[in-house]
Amino acid sequence: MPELPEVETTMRGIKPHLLGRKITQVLVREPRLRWPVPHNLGQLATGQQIQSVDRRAKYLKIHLGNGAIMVHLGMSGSLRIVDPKVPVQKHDHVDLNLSSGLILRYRDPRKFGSFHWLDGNADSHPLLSSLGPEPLSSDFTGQYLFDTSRGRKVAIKNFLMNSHVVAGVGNIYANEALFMAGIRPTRAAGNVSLTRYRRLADCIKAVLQAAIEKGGTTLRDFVGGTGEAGYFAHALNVYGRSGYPCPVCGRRLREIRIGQRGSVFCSRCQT
DNA sequence: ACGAAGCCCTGCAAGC
DNA sequence: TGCTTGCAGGGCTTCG
Repeated sequence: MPELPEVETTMRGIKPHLLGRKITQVLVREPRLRWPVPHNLGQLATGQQIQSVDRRAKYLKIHLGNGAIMVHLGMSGSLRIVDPKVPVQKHDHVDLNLSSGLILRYRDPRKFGSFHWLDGNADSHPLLSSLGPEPLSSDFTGQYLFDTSRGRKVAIKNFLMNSHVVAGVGNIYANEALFMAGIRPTRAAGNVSLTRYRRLADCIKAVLQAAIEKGGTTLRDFVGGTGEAGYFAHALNVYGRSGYPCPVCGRRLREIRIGQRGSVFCSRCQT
């Protein structure tokens, strides 16, 4: 499940293969993703040179001369640079052929991902315009979380996973950051002190940054190979570890459902 | 404005 | 062994 670190790592991995190349052909085998792939994507993108590649939340943006292609990986999507000799497999929904002769290939078994076309003013797109700050940016602070959360009764874990509050913090890293900060995921967002929010903001940044650094090694092979993304499972303290001992105090980690998402925490360390 | 539930989809695991 | 069922999950959309 690509979380922000995987998207960032994907972006860094494919970027050198994209910059300065032209898109020579767009092949959409399956347009029925989370939203339909724009029918005129090929018409818009073919012949255009790639100017830059960046990320906003978990959206990857490929900027062309006349607009940008925006991709979301959903929870099972991947983008890989492949040689044309690599056979197309099931769930390979979109190919962007590049002037280098290589292909940027999108695969997504569960089709939760999406392709969008952004015209000139990219950030005015409705999916981008209402996003909260990037968690790794200086705009994202404990003070910001404190101010934004006043009067909110929602569980802090859901609060963190709300993209209007902060962009791109998914289930895994919400669990991990709350554990690291010692905050129980069910606690009302409006009932967390500024001191604890400062610590939480630091923990979110730390856990994302660490995963990006690990992702740099786990996901290094973007050309050929299997391209399988590691889930950084070895680095996780609580996610997927329900029933196992807390790495800090040894008590059995508990799992509950918050907002239909699995939430794992230590009932001793997290208050 | 806020919060909770619904929905899209497939692979995998568990149950019969 | 082979089927059926349930579940997971990002995050936008809809409903209350």
